[in-house]
Amino acid sequence: MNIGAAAKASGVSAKMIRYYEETGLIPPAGRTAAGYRVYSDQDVHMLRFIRRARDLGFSVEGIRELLGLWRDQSRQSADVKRLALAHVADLRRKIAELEDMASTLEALASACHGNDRPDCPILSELETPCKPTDSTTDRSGAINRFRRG
Amino acid sequence: MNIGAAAKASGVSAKMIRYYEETGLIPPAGRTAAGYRVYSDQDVHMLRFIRRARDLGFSVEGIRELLGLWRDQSRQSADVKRLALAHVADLRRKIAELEDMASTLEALASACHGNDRPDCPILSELETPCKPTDSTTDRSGAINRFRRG
DNA sequence: ATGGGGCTTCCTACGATGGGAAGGTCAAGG
DNA sequence: CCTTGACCTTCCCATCGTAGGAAGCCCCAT
Repeated sequence: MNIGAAAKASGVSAKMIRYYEETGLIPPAGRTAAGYRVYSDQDVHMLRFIRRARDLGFSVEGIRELLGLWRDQSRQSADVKRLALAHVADLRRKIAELEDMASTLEALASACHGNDRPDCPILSELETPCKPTDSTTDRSGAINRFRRG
Repeated sequence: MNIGAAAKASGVSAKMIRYYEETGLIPPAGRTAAGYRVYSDQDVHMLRFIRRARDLGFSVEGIRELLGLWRDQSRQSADVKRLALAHVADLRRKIAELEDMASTLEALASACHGNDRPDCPILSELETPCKPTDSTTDRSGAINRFRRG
């Protein structure tokens, strides 16, 4: 199988297959006399594994570890689980971060009239020096025109 | 104020201030005779605006638009609100994506014994194709090795 | 006047991906 | 046989926001 066929079969682009090879994520493919890379069904299997892990948000480094365990017949499933749960924690951290942004911005937007006048609490908040963050406890008082929704 | 002081006062690194200037997000700073950039309190104000918008996850392009409205005294708050809500929608899309990953992976992890045995449903799932992928419309032929087992 | 810290520009890198150019190869059809 | 077009190869560049570093100039205090 040439790289194009392997790409189609695995869902990993030819570009990325070469990149993975170059960075050592996958072993160098065999070559034809003309220098074409050749792939077996096994290789495509591995590429699909990689593709699937990418879809789950694993970094290439994370996949490197997963592949190591995958190939290791004497692995312990606890190691796989640990890796997976660490990644879940990463994802949840990121989600919380984005959710903070979204809810803050949403609250600001809901306080904005959204009409033809220029005054806008969103811009007002953006130009205030300190972060109002979660101001259920009214500590500083000075810059506190912000309310959570 | 030199760039270092402006950086400290605004929370934007000197590196990034130069970058923002280079890419036209902010106007070129004035210079001393020796070529040092000089910043006013107004400039720091603007930099803090940028910093705050970055904290809310706006891209530099998004900030460019926000800055345009900020500077435009005849802006309409509706435009600001539209921009903000579009960004909220982006954030929520990303959140949903990450949440999908996290919950999928979490379900797999909960099915994993996490012991010293090698068998692991996480790896098993990763090595199976994401979905039956439309095996009804068999276009490419030949390579149809999906769903083993 | 010397030393240390700040400033300048320019180059590099990251992570994962895509785009494209220049040139070699293969298979099919005239 | 030769052309054509699809495929392959390598190499370079771009993204986006941020950071690190080198070489060299500037400013202030000692």
